[in-house]
Amino acid sequence: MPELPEVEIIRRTLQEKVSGKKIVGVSVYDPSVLVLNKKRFKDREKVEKFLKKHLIGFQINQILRKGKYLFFSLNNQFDVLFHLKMTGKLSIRDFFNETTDEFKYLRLLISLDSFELLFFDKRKFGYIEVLSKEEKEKKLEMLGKDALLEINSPFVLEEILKKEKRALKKVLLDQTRIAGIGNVYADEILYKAGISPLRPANSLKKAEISRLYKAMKEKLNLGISAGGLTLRDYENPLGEKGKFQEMLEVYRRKDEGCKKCGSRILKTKLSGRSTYFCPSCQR
DNA sequence: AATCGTTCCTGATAGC
DNA sequence: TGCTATCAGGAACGAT
Repeated sequence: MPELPEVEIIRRTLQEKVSGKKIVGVSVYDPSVLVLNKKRFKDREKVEKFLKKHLIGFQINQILRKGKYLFFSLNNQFDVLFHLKMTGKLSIRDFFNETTDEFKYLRLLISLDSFELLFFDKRKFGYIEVLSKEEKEKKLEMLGKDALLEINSPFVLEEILKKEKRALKKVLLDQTRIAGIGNVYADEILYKAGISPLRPANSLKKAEISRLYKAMKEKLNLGISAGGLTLRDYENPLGEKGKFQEMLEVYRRKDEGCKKCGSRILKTKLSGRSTYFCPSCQR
């Protein structure tokens, strides 16, 4: 379940390894990997033909991240958008062996002039899109401010929260308001800030917004410096797992003692998502 | 118009 | 031990 820190690590790794490289081949293992006009595909050859036409012979210029979206801009007028959703994984390899277990989940193979870029996905929620500049701009506008890059002061955060009477955690998870935070980081951030996930977003006092801002930056940056969160599947494109899971303070700690006050951590559901919090520290 | 629940998918796990 | 039911969650979409 890559969230902002994991996607950022993937971006940095790929920026270093694949920018400037030329695409020399595309193999489609699962046609539903491609989304075009909001539709997924069934015909493998059709998808392969489409991707070859738009990708082969072009160079990857740079890789941009906004929220959990990755945009690979090519030296034609197109961008290739990747969304990894729950179990998507981008991997680079000098060579690969299709007989190993993980190749059950290979969805797409992009051959570059010096190595391979592979897209695996167990649960097939992830997808790619080929976007014109206009479509790319539309996507970027649809997303809220990036939690790490664009929310760069408590005032920016305040502007977003004061318009929302919904529960704070819902707003943190709403990608059209704040882009990049997922379920795990949301709980960790709220715990660190000492604010209840259920508080109406517009009820926060200035001091609380300031704590929330600080907690958001700290947890996201900690996630990045720890190499990301590997609860199960996440690995960076070099196959390395993260260590942030060892630093979790509330997520998946139901019934354990709060690290600050000793109260029992509660687990509840908030719009269908598991939510962990300390009822005494988070008000 | 804003908000909510459902859906996609499949491996892991809980419970009998 | 082995089976079945439930859970996990990002975000698009339809329903309210």
